[in-house]
Amino acid sequence: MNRRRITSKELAKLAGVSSATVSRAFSPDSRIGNATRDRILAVAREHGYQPNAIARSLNNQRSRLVALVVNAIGNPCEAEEQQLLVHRLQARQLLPIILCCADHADRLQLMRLASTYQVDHVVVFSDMVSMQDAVDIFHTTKPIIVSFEPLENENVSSIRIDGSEAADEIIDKIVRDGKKRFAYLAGTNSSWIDKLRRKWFADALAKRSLAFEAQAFGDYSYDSGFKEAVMLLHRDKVDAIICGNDVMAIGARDAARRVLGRNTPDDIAIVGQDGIAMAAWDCNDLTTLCLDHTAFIDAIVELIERHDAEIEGPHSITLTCTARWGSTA
Amino acid sequence: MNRRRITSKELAKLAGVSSATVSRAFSPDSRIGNATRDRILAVAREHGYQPNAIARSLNNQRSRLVALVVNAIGNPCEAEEQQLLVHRLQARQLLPIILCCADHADRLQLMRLASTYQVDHVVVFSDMVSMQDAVDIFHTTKPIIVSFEPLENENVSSIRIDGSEAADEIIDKIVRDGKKRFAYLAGTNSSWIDKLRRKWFADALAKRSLAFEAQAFGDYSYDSGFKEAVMLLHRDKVDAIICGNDVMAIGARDAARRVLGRNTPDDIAIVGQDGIAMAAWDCNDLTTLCLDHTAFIDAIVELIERHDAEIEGPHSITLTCTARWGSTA
DNA sequence: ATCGCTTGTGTAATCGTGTACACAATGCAT
DNA sequence: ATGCATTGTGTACACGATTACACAAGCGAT
Repeated sequence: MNRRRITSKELAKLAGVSSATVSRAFSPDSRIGNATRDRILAVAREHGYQPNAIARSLNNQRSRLVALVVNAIGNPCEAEEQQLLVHRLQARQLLPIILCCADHADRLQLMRLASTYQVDHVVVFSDMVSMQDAVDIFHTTKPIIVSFEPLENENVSSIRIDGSEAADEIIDKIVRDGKKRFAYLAGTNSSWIDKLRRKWFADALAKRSLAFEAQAFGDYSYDSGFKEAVMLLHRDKVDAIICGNDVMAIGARDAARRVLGRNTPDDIAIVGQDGIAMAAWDCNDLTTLCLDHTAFIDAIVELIERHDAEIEGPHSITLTCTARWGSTA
Repeated sequence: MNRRRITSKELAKLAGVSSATVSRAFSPDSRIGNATRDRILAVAREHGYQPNAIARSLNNQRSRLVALVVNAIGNPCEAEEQQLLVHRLQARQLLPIILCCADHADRLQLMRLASTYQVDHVVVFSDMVSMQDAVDIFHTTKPIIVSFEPLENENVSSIRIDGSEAADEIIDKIVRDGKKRFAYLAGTNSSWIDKLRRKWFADALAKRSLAFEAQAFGDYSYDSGFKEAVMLLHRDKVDAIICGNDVMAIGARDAARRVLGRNTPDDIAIVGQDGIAMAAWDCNDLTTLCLDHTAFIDAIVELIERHDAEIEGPHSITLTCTARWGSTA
């Protein structure tokens, strides 16, 4: 195994040209004779030469690296979007670096590490990172932040997500079905995204002179949804549970059915949020507040393009959620 | 927003030293006076200076980047492991670059792109990439390949996974339960991993003078599991389906119950593979062939360490699967 | 006082590209 | 034949760090 790669200077010697000409052979729009280019590319192929992207980045001041700050990779509520985004980035020859960390101090440290790699773009999916931290750490790269309220900061672009209308539709149906006692099963209580999602539903209830009778905190996992739902149903006697994401909703549905023998939608209404693929599976068939993943990623890619084009000013794109009707509410 | 970062030379001027001394202030084991170091670090913090990792990589010949070649991000059968690995890498200050591509030609192109970034390590999770392609493209970096058979190549390290014993246990139980007609529901038919997994079960059947009566090909998705299972049950009248992964098994279970009104484990046995968290949820409770994710990732990290320590020679680590018993078989 | 060792710092080369600039060769219009 | 624009190539420097080497200062032992 060759431990060392061949360099442009070495290749130049082999092809009988200067290293500058080798570089030109690999730049599409540069003044170079066709014969020379072909010869260089042939020799390059023969010796397995590829320009060193690290050296190029240093020279260019463009790394073509993109930092993606996410809460988790495994969690399906983000995974589908991550997958889409990664594909779109790669189609643009951008390489994604995943930053994903359980502990908050570690997360900031990790972001600092990534920032030393001169990433061209930063996309913050994680609601555990404050806008100010993102701006401070990546102070030369305007971060793109996924948020649920408009961000008032020149140095940030944002995707704002609004689900208030869809939440209203869902509450409307559940109330018409005769449900009276609502509970909210939140994700981590440090998540401000969850607070806003809760607000959409709370506002819809208030319009009908209702309010959440109970509240519980899970951690976006199936197990926490299961466990907290048992409490809500048993102790608080609720008949409708709005969950912070789809996975907890599935856990809650299982708990209702298994532990208390209560079925959706007759005995109890259960609502998820995210609209992940699994929610539509026959065994789940969840009613859920969902976002169009494609539109979401399109918006992120558009902001990346604006940054590349160096269009100035703050940018914010708003997306609205829709209701997906299943048999759980 | 400051578009430009401060450089070590500029910081040197500010602190009244040379750029070499600035560099030393950031290298733990270098000869530098304590007072000088403290002063430099203070000035650095004040001006938000961090050494440029791209420049450092160029000099060091070490990028601290790791390429992860995966089939998909969203797919839970890989996601849990990816998550674990990303955490472990980041604890070592290594940054993961995710390479994930639907189309095969694109995938190879993407791997070539990543290789120009001088990645320190390559981990190939995807069974869509041949060993030879990985070796050719990353010819200066010995790839770590997750495989299901021993790889006979000096230039490759591998994790070999063996589930033959666990498959035998599972088949034993199903046969004792009186099931007679077995089908195998494979993932993509171009996947050689799937061929080996199938072989574990086929061998176990052969030991009992049985064989697969039918075979179908899905694509590892819920929908394909659902659709193919309908065919297998209806046309081929099988009473046991071994699936290529857990997600398809869930789809198959739903199909059996919903379309043909047949329940596990009495009417039909269904077995998954992977042992993802979701398989253990109450609504699924799958019998599945599973791998210890932690041991798996430990093995990968160990191979990375060996590469870093420049221990020569081919390395292969073998892991064995275990059966997880649920109510579907 | 001299030697030798240690410590701290600066100078300069290096890593592998990209590109501004210079210059020779060519073609074309005058 | 002269002038000018165009084309193709080489030279040299920049990108931002690390590090081998040199050297001065300090210190203890002889």
